[in-house]
Amino acid sequence: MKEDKYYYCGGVCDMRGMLSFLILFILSKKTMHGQEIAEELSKRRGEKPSPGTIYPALKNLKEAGLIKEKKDGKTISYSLTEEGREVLKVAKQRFVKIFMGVFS
Amino acid sequence: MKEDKYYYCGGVCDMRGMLSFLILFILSKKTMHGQEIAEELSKRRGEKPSPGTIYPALKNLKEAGLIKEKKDGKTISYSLTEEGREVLKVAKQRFVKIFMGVFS
DNA sequence: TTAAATATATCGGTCGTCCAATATATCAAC
DNA sequence: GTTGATATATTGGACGACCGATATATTTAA
Repeated sequence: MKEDKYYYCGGVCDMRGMLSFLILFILSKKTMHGQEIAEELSKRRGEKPSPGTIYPALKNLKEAGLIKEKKDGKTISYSLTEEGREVLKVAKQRFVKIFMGVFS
Repeated sequence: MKEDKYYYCGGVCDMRGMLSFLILFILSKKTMHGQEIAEELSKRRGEKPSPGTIYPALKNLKEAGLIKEKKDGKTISYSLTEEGREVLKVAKQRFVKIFMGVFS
């Protein structure tokens, strides 16, 4: 886990980490595997992210201890850890504050 | 102006450009100079962005034709161009779609 | 049992975001 | 007019986000 608990969406003062934040949010609704996440991102953004986008992000989140894997054949199911849930909670509050007024 | 009109918040499929998007949004509410923008960002994010963050972003937005400057002594007032307003409109729609459900 | 499709994964390169440090220009105060 | 505060600006280094290409493993189809 990275030092800063509030790293995602973003750091203390950071616009970086929005993809990780979004993935965390998506996974909080439902356990998914990589391709399902890519599909959900595709619906939201209008274009499917390439493997080179999605898998490194999942790797980082896993190494940060925010998501966990469950392998089943060729697919790997991702879900939030307890820490991931806590981090997401704080990150959402940050997100709303930062983008206040944009979704009006 | 960059090729892709929908570049900010972000590109067609991009989480990069969130800072530029936020600056665009802030400037759409009120003409401000650099330090005022930094102050507003500070309120939202909890920490004041450094000059190395804010000024390159403003430079990019200007070069993209989305904001214009008006120099007055040591301060420079920034405001949206007509194109900036159009781009922001589309970007906001994109933003809401991408982050649907986060601000619930 | 090959072949094709699906899921996961890495690499190289580009760009946006970020800070700390540094630099320059303007303005106010005395 | 020097001093100090304020506003603008650049540089260097780090890292997240992104694609296209490529690679590997597993499953399904033929």
